[in-house]
Amino acid sequence: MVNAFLQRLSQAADLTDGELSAVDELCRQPKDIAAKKYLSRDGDEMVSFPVVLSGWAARYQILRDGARQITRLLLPGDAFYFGSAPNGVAIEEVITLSPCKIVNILYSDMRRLIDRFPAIGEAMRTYGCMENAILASWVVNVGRRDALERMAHLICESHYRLALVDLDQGQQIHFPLTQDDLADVLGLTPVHINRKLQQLRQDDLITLRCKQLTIHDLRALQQVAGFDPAYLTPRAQSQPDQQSPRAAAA
Amino acid sequence: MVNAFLQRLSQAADLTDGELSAVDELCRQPKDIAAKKYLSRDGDEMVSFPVVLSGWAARYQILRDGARQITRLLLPGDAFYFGSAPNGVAIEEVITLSPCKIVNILYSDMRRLIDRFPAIGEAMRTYGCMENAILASWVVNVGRRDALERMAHLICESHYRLALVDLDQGQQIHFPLTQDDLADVLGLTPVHINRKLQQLRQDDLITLRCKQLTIHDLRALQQVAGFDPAYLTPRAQSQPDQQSPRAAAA
DNA sequence: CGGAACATTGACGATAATCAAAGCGAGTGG
DNA sequence: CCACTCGCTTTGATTATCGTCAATGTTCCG
Repeated sequence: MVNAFLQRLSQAADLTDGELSAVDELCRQPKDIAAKKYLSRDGDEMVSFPVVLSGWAARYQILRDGARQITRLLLPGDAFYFGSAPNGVAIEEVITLSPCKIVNILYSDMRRLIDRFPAIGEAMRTYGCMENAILASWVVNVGRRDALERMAHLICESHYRLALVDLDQGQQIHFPLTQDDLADVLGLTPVHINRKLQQLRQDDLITLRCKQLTIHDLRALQQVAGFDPAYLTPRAQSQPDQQSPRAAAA
Repeated sequence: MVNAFLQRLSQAADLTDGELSAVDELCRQPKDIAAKKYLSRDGDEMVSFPVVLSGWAARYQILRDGARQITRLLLPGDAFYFGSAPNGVAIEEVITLSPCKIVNILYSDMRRLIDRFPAIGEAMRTYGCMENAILASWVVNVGRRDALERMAHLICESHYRLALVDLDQGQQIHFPLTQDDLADVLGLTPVHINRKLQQLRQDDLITLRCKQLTIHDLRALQQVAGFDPAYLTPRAQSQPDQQSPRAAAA
């Protein structure tokens, strides 16, 4: 599981238990703005390397006019080191979308680990690639799909990512996003989200109530979304024939 | 310059000149689809690690209906390892937008280099962070800005990135994107691009002719775009006061 | 009970897409 | 040297997706 940075990390933690300082586990309430704590820095050594253990969080940016765009969903197993603020100036903030457990590791410790175990460095690079792939797919989603397709695609992606990390919960997943959150993920307005959600419901593709999302017809949903999980699948599979249908028109 | 992966790489190449096999330098014509060559793989060892030396290229995806979305602009100094196709199945393709020089390095060689010089591994991670930051900013751009702001923002970003790597060419840069390309970067239609370009011209912000882009009033353009270069600036600057104005509304 | 956050509905408006045609410039070939 | 084509740009008219505004409903919680 490339995705499960968590796994690799906990392995590492097992190996060098006494060595990881500041592995404080936090339980945070929804809508808690965690950015200040996790992305601040006082001197290089204090840069921390947080990993989500459970719950959903998100990175976002706020524009001048107050508009918000969520740039990344942080699901269990996801790491969010200062990725988007290389100089420590946090353009992006982090917010929890459900109660979260977050492990916090000093980046200096990470670096020591990497020196000791090159495989961890490799894992970090690979994980970074997957983040890239997801971000690129979001650009495609927001740039070239209409509202219904976007929603469907996000649901497929979330479902798939959760299945990669968690035990497979079948077609029912915890989906804590409000319609406002969805709007800010997909670059739409809450009102429009509402209408398109209804459409998905009417077409009997999903049920979404009380933050529980049930996918009734995964294949149909993927069809609507034009979803191809290739960008999420861990590498080194190398099944040359199994590529899902992907049109390459001019 | 974190951005200039090129620099670090050429340093490395200097250090271990005889060691880098397959450093073939290629000159490619515009609209050349380079993906097949660079992103294919036959066994893990053949994965290559291309770096753009000069010219512009782009990564993109094609949707079912034939729509294209460009997910990344590859400017001089940019590396595009198989970042978005961890399993070798290329969802994304690469196309050159102007004549390009591209260096091609075997990933196995990179790995050897990293083992020898941990700083290179660190540089790769940092570089990956910057790619992430750019992708996130594209999500914001396409998700929450209108057409005019998007155009302005893309121009500011390109200008800034080029200034980081190349010598500062002042306010005139080579800008090889056609209006169709721009449309596929910004998630709009070519017709709309055309109209908004005219607006930028009428407002005396830019001139764009014969693939030469001149920025007449950079500050005004950044104002239109809501552009804040913080996400592009190399880290470890740590100027606590110099953060450009950034509104954090609720 | 009252309030807050979230969901839903309707009417209207605006930004951007679509369709279609014409202009322009550069390179090609007769 | 001049048609001719091809890729790119420009323009106009029309459509529609999505946004805006505003109000009402609902659920949950103190």
